[in-house]
Amino acid sequence: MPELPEVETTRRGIEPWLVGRRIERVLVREPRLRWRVPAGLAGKVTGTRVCSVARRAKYLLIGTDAGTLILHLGMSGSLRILDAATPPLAHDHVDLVLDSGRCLRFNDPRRFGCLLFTAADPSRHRLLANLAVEPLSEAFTGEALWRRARGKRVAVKAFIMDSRTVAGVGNIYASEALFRAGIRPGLAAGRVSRARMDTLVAAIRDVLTEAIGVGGTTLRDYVNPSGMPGYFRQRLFVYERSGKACRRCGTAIRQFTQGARSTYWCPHCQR
DNA sequence: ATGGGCACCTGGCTGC
DNA sequence: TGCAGCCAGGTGCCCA
Repeated sequence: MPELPEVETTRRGIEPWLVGRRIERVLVREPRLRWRVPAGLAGKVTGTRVCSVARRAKYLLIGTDAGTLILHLGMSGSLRILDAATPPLAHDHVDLVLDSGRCLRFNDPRRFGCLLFTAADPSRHRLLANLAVEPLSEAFTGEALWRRARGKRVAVKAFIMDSRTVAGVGNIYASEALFRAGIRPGLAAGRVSRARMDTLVAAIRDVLTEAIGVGGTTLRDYVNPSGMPGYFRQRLFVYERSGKACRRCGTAIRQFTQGARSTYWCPHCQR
């Protein structure tokens, strides 16, 4: 489900509804997410005011007077802004009830998401401390990527999906960026030339930026906080297009499995 | 250190 | 129609 563009779209959607509001109540209907929602979390943030809504990789960081809520949408999570009285549906696990009468509602059928709290600097939290650079930051460069790839035999697709390489590139956008860069996904990372790493960095940045611009990709169930889908699916060149004609050259798109994830690519456009 | 594979969980789709 | 099997946007962790 949500990759970086969908998380960023979610962040932008919830931010104006949250910042400056007081959290009146935290309603945990189902604490069994990827990690159990801490029993003390509600007590720590109830009565505090939200001062920021940030994103690091695919984590959303809701900053309050008392500390930071760390929220991940996993594979199937989504956040909605609703009237606090709206009856919950299946998999509506947590509500943050605001003093505006609205609530932030976290729905996650597969429960791969999480909701944690830290009173300390969130960048030091164990889930965030080892994340590499943001792909949309200046620090993400072809030079740095190339240097890190030296001697690595791991496939370049797995390499760019590794959060120690660059943070927040998921399965859809890894395939799409490699298509745009003309790089075969199974190529060993260490064999990608210095110049092609520049192309790859630009492709990752472009594909993420474009996807954010149209609200992300909805494949099945992703919706933004207003309940609307993202429209990047129409712009996918390879993802879930196995057997279809490449939109650039007409060759049939191929699919193979890499580390239990489907990879899509064009054997003519990508070398 | 590196690379590969699994687990966590539900739901939707396919094919028999 | 029923049901088993497979697949899905993430990622931390374990193992060789």
